[in-house]
Amino acid sequence: MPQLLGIGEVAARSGVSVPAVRYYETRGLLTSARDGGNRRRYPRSVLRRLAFVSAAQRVGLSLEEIAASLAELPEGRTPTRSDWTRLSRSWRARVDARIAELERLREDLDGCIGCGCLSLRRCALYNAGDAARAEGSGSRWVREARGS
Amino acid sequence: MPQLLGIGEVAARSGVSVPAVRYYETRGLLTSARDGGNRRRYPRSVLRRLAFVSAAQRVGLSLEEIAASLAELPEGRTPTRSDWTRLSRSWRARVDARIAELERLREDLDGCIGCGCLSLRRCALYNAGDAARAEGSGSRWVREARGS
DNA sequence: TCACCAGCTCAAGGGGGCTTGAGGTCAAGG
DNA sequence: CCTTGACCTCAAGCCCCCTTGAGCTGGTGA
Repeated sequence: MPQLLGIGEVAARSGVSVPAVRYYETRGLLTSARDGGNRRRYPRSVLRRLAFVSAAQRVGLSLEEIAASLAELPEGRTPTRSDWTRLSRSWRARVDARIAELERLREDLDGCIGCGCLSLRRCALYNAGDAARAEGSGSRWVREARGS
Repeated sequence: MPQLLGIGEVAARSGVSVPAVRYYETRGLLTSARDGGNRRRYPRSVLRRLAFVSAAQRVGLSLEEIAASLAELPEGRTPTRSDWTRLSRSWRARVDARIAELERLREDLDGCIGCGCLSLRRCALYNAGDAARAEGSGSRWVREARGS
């Protein structure tokens, strides 16, 4: 007996609002069974899915990307250890990438402090943003940022 | 002779669109002088401001927060080294915080891989999101995330 | 029996961050 | 002189991510 949850309880426990939970369903992040009175019933694993969604948003992923990621989990059965392991690992890579990006940014910022930003030609932060000049150079994180 | 830039050149060099530059002005992130024909004229330092804006957005700050941050820079004169140093340092703290947050997340994720997420009671990611249970416990990054 | 409250659906609204479009103004070049 | 192109000012529209509201249903307890 899997002990199904109502949407209210799901919302309370996940910290996601009731309408948001329904919205996620329309966006394909979640599915639900219905009881006799047409009310949504969720297995406890939905809490894990929602925790995953919230965390992924925090990392900057769109709901669509998150949905794609979650689509790798089986809807029909309870995810196994290896299901989650695969997902967690792939996601960890994204977290790592994001951290690396921020660290690069931090380095630029340090360089910026160092140069005092008085010399335009030497300022990493400035040059990173100067598309007309940085074309073909090494520092182009701003453009990459806009593309992703 | 500061060699002023037109909005088109500013846009091309900063990688920010022309309307976006104007929009930033309405949001108080930028100011501009006008020439005889009422066209905006920018000092070169606007490129630094825009690079800063793009970078700050990347870190997840809203335009309002960025505006508040930039408000500490002098509008009238060219920012001095210490102006930028102060700003960069305060911002670096935010970057550090964001990195720390992601690292915490990564640890949770590692724990999640370790436990295989089969035991709900032991899963860090799950418990972090379970508001009803985590109340008063140590792991509440999800709620903090939503509040900020 | 009846009130209540949790849910349901569908439609509209709202904030953030721009983009797009309409219509008008210079300044320069052929 | 007339076109072209860079700018200008609104105003409206868009995408994302939800929130809010209206109107209806169904199980539950006094």
